[in-house]
Amino acid sequence: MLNEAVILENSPGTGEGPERRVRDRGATERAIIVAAKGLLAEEGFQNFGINAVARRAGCDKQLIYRYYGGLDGLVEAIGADLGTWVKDRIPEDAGGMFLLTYGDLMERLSLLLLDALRNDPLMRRILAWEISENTEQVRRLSEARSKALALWLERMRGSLAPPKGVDAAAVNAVVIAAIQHLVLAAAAGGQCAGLSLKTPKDWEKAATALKRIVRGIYG
Amino acid sequence: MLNEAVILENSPGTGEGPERRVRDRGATERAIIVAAKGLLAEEGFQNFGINAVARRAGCDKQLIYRYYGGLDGLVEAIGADLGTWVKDRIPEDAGGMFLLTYGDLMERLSLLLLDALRNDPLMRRILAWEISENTEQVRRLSEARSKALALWLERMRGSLAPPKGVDAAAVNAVVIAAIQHLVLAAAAGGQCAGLSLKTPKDWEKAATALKRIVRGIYG
DNA sequence: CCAGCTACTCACCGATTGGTGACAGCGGGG
DNA sequence: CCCCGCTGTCACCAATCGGTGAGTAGCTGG
Repeated sequence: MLNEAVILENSPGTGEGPERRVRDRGATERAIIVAAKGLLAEEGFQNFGINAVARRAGCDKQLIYRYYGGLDGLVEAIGADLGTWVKDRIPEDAGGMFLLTYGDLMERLSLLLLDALRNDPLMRRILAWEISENTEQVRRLSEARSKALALWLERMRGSLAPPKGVDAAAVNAVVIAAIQHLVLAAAAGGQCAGLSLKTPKDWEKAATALKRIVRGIYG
Repeated sequence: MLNEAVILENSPGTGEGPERRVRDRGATERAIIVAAKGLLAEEGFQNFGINAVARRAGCDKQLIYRYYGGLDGLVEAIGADLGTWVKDRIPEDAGGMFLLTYGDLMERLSLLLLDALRNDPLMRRILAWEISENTEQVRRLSEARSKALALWLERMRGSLAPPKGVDAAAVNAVVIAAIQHLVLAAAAGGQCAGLSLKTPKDWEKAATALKRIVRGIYG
């Protein structure tokens, strides 16, 4: 899947001559995006640059300048791609659940978000990037990510209203902050504040604590 | 304070000749550490390197190799310095507080940690570094930081025991995760999950939400 | 068949990086 | 006294970075 876009000319049999890329701009553009996302997800933003992306995409960096106007444009294109995140992450049975109370909803949402982030290295890297830098590049990505997240939350929330007397926006932000940091810390070092986060059993404990917290607020 | 360690020879009057650094290894070593910490706190880990530190310290990078054995050793020295963090952060009145319950304690601790991190750019950068990379360098720093944090928590906790029936370690890890992420997100982009975190009023809301969460668990 | 457009590659630029070896100047102990 | 060691400086290295201009290879319409 990674190299699917790196299509080589069918060299006749032995394939002696230097293999060539087909002349297909669309495929090359896709290859670049795939390479950039993969690079960001696997290596992080530390070594994310024009040269590295071009190397991974198997093309010349000049094409990145031509097709995307440089790294900034490429990042923006990745951000646009992030819009599809929502569709992939909404469970099928979302509409058929028994979400009687706002507490039910937030508990379920919290656990879903936890798992979604745990299984999405690209999102994690973007999240870590957001926290570490404040350049224009990352700001664009950040916006796209938070918009995707907000849309996801809204879709999941449906018509359930938060209880009165609680600043749900603030509380939910704190809960989301906790989830994001847990996932990031786990991915980086396998623990957070002394709590090991490696085995499924560890995550079970974290999830239970998270549930308790949500239930402590919303009942 | 920044350049206090950059001491120049008292050039006679007009000071024509090229000013020279005094030959004081201790002072130079201190200047390097100060420069490294300042650089990390102000610029982040992105541009943290031998050349940058040497430039800021106003000395040759060769000295960093000589005195600390390179960046790794320097980072380790910074980690060792982090041990002093605890002493600076324990409020005078810690012993005289009325901490009747574990809930009182955790509420107070949470808010103290929130403020402490908000006012400590170096700690924030290290935290962000931990989350973004997993090199040997950052692992050493991370260990020192988490050790300092654990010691701080222990000192503050005193002899109060957590209530039965709650996995306090997990819950507290989640709460700490939330605090750390809130502070990091605020420092980077001024918001977290749609919640603005710029004005004192914003932080008031966040703190209130945090208190509610802690109280929801520990009563 | 050739002109022209497009997709693509290559070679080069200056700047910066981490890292090393050689050298200069001061100061104290023989 | 001179010499040696310590402190600090400088010059240089290969590698990599982002970025650009020029040139090549293949398809297509006249």
